[in-house]
Amino acid sequence: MPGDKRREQILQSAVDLFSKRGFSGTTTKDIARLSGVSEAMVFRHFSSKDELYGAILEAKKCSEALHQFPWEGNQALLKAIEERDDFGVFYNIGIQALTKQESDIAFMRLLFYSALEGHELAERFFGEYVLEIYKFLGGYVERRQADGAFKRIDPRLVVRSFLGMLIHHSLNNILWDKRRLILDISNEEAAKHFAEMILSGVSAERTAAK
Amino acid sequence: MPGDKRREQILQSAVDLFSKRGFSGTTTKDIARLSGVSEAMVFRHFSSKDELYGAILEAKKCSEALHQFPWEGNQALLKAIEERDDFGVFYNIGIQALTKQESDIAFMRLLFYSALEGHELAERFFGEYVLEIYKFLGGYVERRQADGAFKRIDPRLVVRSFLGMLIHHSLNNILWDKRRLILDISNEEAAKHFAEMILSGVSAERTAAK
DNA sequence: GTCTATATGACGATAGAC
DNA sequence: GTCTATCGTCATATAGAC
Repeated sequence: MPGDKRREQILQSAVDLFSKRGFSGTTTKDIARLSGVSEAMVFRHFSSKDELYGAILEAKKCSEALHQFPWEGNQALLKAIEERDDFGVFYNIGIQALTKQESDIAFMRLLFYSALEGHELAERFFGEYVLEIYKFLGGYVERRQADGAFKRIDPRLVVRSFLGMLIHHSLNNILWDKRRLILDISNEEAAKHFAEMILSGVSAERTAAK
Repeated sequence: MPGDKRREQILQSAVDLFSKRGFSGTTTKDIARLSGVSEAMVFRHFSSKDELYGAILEAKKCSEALHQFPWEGNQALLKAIEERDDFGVFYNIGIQALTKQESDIAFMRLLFYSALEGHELAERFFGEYVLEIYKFLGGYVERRQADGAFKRIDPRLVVRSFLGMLIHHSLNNILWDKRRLILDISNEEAAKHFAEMILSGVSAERTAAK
């Protein structure tokens, strides 16, 4: 097998295992076995276990996850923002977030491990992704407050509430309630509910959002 | 030092280290050093590292965290429930949760590690604690729906939204935004905001909760 | 109860043959 | 590019002296 392809394969095995068992819970032997090669091959492609972790950060998958913001290439969302369709804005961000999180559980777990273990991924995710979300969505809330459409609540608190619902819901599905014992609903239903909940909390009008 | 006290001391060191670095990221040597004893002492009190983890589950601290529900001994909350003071109910649960989570960061981290690593603590926490919260708070929501005071939304979705805000806020403070770069507010402010947000989302009246 | 010393194996990493 | 064999170190766990 050519070097590039093998390298990719080992990297993928490492992502799988690090996301399942964490960095210190994964051995280079495990990674080699899952890749179907000997341990020596792992160290031929990556000079150390740490470098292997570093390579994951640079890998296509992580870079994408870190830089593909909800609003990029999301026509429905951009349209909603332009038209000041508040429900559309929150609903589309919600759907996008829940779908993404559901489709890449390995990345989510990697992210949580890295936050606990104090690895670089968590820091980068926070600085490059989360902060941007606060800026973007918080900015939208500010604009709607200037329009007189939203109540004058700290926009950051609005964003925190909304992200809280989304992330906690995913976290539940990924970590605790994998078999959906408590609640088994579609991402669409969840996003709809969360968006409505936020809107009735921030809307200046007396009638709650429908 | 007497056996009981030493045992307690080693257990505490283990909690500290497991919560900081996870199970596989912590060595028995680390635990011994932090306890100020030799490694042999650790194995005198606990026959294996696994048993040490098991003992943590049985320890006073974890049992308390697993069985001290927000409504036990919380007069303000019980009074609010009796009086159907909706804001009081959500606000007091919020304060209680945020305060507890802030005061026992080690337990929170242990809980997250255990969820990722698939240890028993996470399962027990979910089955013995989280489910009870859903029953209790969901039950209150149902009662208020019967009163005609709350909209007919799935109570579990209401609870999920509220817990989402609370847990995500704590998680942010513990894991990502330790220096409170995005948002630095008191637990009281946060609980007040989250309670108001939920209430305006579920209230049947046309005027949002103040 | 506490230690030093040590057994046994796992883990990260390398050497060298093919 | 791939392997087997191996090295040094660290980790869990034990033996036995004090």
